[in-house]
Amino acid sequence: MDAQPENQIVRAVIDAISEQRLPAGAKLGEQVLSDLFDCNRANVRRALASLAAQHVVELRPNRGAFVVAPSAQEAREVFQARRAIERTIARQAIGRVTDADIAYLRANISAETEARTVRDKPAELRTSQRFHMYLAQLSGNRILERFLAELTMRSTLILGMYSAEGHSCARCDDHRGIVDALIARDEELLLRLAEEHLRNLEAELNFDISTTSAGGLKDQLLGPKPSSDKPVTRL
Amino acid sequence: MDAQPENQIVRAVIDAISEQRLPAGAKLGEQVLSDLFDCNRANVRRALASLAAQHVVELRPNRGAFVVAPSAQEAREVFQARRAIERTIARQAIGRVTDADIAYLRANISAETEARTVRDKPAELRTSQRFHMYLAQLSGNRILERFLAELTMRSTLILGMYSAEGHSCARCDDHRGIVDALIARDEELLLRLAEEHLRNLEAELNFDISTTSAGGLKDQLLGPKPSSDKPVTRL
DNA sequence: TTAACAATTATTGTTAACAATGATGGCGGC
DNA sequence: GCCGCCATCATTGTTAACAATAATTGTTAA
Repeated sequence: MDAQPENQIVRAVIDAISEQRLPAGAKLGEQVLSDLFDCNRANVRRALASLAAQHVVELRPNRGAFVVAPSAQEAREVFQARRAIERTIARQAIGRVTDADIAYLRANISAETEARTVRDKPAELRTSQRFHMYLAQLSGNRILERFLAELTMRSTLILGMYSAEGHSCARCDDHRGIVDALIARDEELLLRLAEEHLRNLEAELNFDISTTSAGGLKDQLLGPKPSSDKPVTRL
Repeated sequence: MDAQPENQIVRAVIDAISEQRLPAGAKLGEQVLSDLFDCNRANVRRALASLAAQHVVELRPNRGAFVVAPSAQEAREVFQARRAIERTIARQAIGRVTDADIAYLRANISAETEARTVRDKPAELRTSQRFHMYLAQLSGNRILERFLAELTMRSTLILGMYSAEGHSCARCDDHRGIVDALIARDEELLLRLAEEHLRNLEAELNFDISTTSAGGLKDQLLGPKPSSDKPVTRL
């Protein structure tokens, strides 16, 4: 599709953060990236500039690029922004959702529960995010979709920093209720559940802890294994 | 403050679009920019990568960077996104606005009307945008503030493409009502007025016309003259 | 043993030259 | 006179070498 190394890097970094392989504060060295993706440093620098523009990484002069480490305040702002955006997305979705969409969402919820029982954290994060992003796609507003993509990625980063281990960040039950409200076309209920769901997520945060470790960049970026996963093609 | 040429370029382009000096479709040549801002092409390319990441310009391979030209559909999405975001901003603003803020907003509205009577289009656009961005600042949510900055800029671009000449895109009367509702701390009224205001703006669009001219990049980017203007320091 | 200093190493930042691609304009043929 | 083709030009893309800065390591002395 888009085989340009620049976009490859951008996507890989975002995906890695979305699956908590790349933690907050991790350094993205130019040499390492150009080796990993087999391209020259110019492309790496452009990719890092893109990521910096989206506030995914922070560019410290003469130091390099580091994954951002959102503060507690920023975390609250992220969830507030999500409530604002997902509210509109949910409203739009009511008028556009089809039976096929419902089927997809249900299947995705099954995948969520499955991933949680198997203790596959990356799959859990991925499917949970996919639930939200599928609704965003459904809304038909690509701008809100893009904003939400940034926010969900940052949410995962925040959860990685401030969530106590063992907490189920997936919240499949909430998702189930949301789908039910969607089927019923019950706007009032849907908006209430969507907001509650986000508040539940936020409530799981614990700002006393804050981990900013870093490790083997290669495994973090490329991932241990793709772990068979269906694409997000809206059928 | 941030004298790095990269950010200088980014800011200049965004400002130029916000004042309709740079129209949709305008080409941003690397040589021209590196001459204008007295830096090497590497910095220019990084700036363009940043702008592309924010969907301000489109990067066509082997062709260069062009200011995006939003379609009618995208225009609708922009205003829907604004309604979603400015709604939350307005609600937050109610609990945080001070008398000094009210004074600033009123002064800004005066500047708007002044600019409109004098037919100073750039000043009109600038002050109108500043009204919305000041409220965004007031909300205390820097993420929503950043999103809205992108959206207001794009709105100006859209107005430049699809608005019939002579229409007052400022809508100072709407702004006045919004400030009054803010003072009264009347949330319901405020949200209604804010939404109406955005719908009024959107209603002024005419998708039959679409201008994508281009001209002297230097004057467009650096501007004919700063045209004395107070900074947005929240006092 | 520790702390400060110095030399080394690694990494980022800058620059210039070269290659490749698309645009432009003139030329000849139809 | 108009259309297509080819050469020229301008612009973007790539690469490598070099400079500057920060991090690291080793050394030495208190």
